[in-house]
Amino acid sequence: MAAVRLPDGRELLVEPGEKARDVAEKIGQRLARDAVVAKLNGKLVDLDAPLDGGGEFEVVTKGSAEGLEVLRHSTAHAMAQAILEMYPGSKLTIGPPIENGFYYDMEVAGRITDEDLPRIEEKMREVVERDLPIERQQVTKAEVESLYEGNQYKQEIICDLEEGDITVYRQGEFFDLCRGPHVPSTGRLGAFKLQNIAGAYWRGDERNQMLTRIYGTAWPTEKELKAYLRRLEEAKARDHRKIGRDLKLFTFSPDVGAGIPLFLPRGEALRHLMEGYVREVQERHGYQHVWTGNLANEALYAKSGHLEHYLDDMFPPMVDGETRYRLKPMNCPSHMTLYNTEAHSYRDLPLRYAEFATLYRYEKSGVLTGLTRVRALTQDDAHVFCTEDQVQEEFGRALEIIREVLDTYGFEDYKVRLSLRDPDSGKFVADDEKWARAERALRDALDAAGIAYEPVAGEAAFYGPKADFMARDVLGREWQLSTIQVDFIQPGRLGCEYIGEDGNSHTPVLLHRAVTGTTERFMAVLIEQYGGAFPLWLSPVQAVVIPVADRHLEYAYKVREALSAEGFRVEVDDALSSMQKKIRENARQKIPYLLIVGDAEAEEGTVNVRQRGKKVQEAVEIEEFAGRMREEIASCDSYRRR
RNA sequence: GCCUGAGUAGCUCAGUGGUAGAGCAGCCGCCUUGUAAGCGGCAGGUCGGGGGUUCGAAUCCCUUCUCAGGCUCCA
Repeated sequence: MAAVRLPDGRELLVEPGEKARDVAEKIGQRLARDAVVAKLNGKLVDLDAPLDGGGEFEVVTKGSAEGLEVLRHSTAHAMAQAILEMYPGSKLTIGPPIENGFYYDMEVAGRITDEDLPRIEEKMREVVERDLPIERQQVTKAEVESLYEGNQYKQEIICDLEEGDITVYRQGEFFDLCRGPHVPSTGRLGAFKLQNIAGAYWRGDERNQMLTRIYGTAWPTEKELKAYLRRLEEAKARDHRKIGRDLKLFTFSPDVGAGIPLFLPRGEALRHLMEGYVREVQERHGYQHVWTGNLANEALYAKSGHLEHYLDDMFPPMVDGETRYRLKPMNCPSHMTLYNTEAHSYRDLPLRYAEFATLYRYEKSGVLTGLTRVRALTQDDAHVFCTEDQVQEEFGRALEIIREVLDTYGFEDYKVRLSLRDPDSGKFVADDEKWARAERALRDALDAAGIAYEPVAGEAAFYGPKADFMARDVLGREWQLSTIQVDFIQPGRLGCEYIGEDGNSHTPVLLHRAVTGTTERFMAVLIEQYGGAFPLWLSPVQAVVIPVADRHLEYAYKVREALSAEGFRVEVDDALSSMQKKIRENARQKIPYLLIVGDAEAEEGTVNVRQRGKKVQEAVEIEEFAGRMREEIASCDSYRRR
């Protein structure tokens, strides 16, 4: 007789024909009730699965990560069943669990709009009430092909499957080609809510048929569902588009153009502070700043390869007689042109050119979002010309800069993606040997720095692989911020050379890197991270002086002058409203310090300090307050800490 | 670009074929205030733009612009 070993080391004998469910019941009634699936020898199986072979056994409940995934997957099936019943003739494609929920892509017979979602949910609840047993069935390729006659999507999936390993899950009339596992019956689903409808191309390829995708979320209990929905609501309050408007940082206007952010004074101040900080760090690390304008001759991009590989992302040309100009989509060709204005010796290398340049990229209209995806973007870009031997050191230097800056901003939640080429795509310059060298250089440098990364094919730049630092926005979307790229291709194309120790001419390797990525996107992520409450050194307005009554205005201006003279950004709220209202308004603007001044303060030469988020009042002499601010700034700016 | 929605005053939003509304912001007065909205008045709109249906359109239809969410987390 076989035996299973439980996580606590206990062993249980398994009678022939006994199922996972039976063992769960032997372990405990309550566990059996909470079980959704089981794990046998590390593999998830249905509760109906026989345990004849025995092995490592574990019961998986809804509460666990794996159990939740199963729950969500099964909820997707219930939704598919509901939709098939309501829209007969619809064709199923795929419906996986995802973070926090699930989706299902299908070709719907008819049209589903947002208003239909509650009705579909209703039907799903019906499916749950029927408590249909969910059964796994092993089928042959021929059988499943005939089940899906007329469904070209499933046929395509079936094509790639191995005979002998094909299963179909059934619940009542409904069936779906599926690897499983699933909860034992539709009555075992938890709380769910359908969220939104979206179009999705079959297999994500825009040349394919557009399918209807419905997103939903699912949780073990109603309480957890509610909590999740509340978290979503709270995230919306931190959305940089909302805060950007409320704090008067930036705006957009169709009169100017989609994807072109317009910065108001406070937003510009923020940009300036962000860029100034990176500039300081870069200069300390031996980078030199250059400026190469906004337009360039198209011929330059023909040489660099952009015209061939990056055309779709460039704005159409401006034609001036024989010359065609392009808005600059990248700085590299311009920086290489700068490099070429002089002859270089190996002694000059590495040469590091940095530029805060606004670039223009023709993003497809549908992908523009707030400041995270724009058409006018300011990169904190730099290009390091070096010898192949210097790549690792320069990579390490770039990494150090990036880590220092992310650390200053208190960023911890990011991951590193190694963006590689997809050899089957025509997007990338073809030169296997150079790609291999570039990739090796990147991997070596990442390993040397002890950085964990995840390789992703197809995300590279057309001229080389990249290490990208990815962060998430409040809605959970991932965005690329910092990047370091190794380029063995462009310098040769643009004729960059240096004379080596051997007296011969060589082609330098080009390192492309950006610290915050783009000012716009990084600002978006910063706004969301801080919820608009920027640290003092980064606040566009650091303090607002609020007079108790009009007769204190004169003193309020004196306070401002005194603090401005010390380099602080201070304003006086001299509107015609009450002091209470000014406190409210400026608190909503997330101003770090409100300085209330009335008779007592004017007499004693003090300010009454109200710190953001706190209600304590404290009279402090102006000079002492300035000193406190200086101290606070020094403590939250890692650069000054050094 | 494509799918599904949305677009009404500076902002947040009501208004489902019959005289365009509210709150906040703005402007003008009054109040001169001690830690998150003082009081009163006034003004503000080509209902995103264009076209159509209708006696009559913010409302229905077409078109266009902009915005939001999504477009392999793979049975």
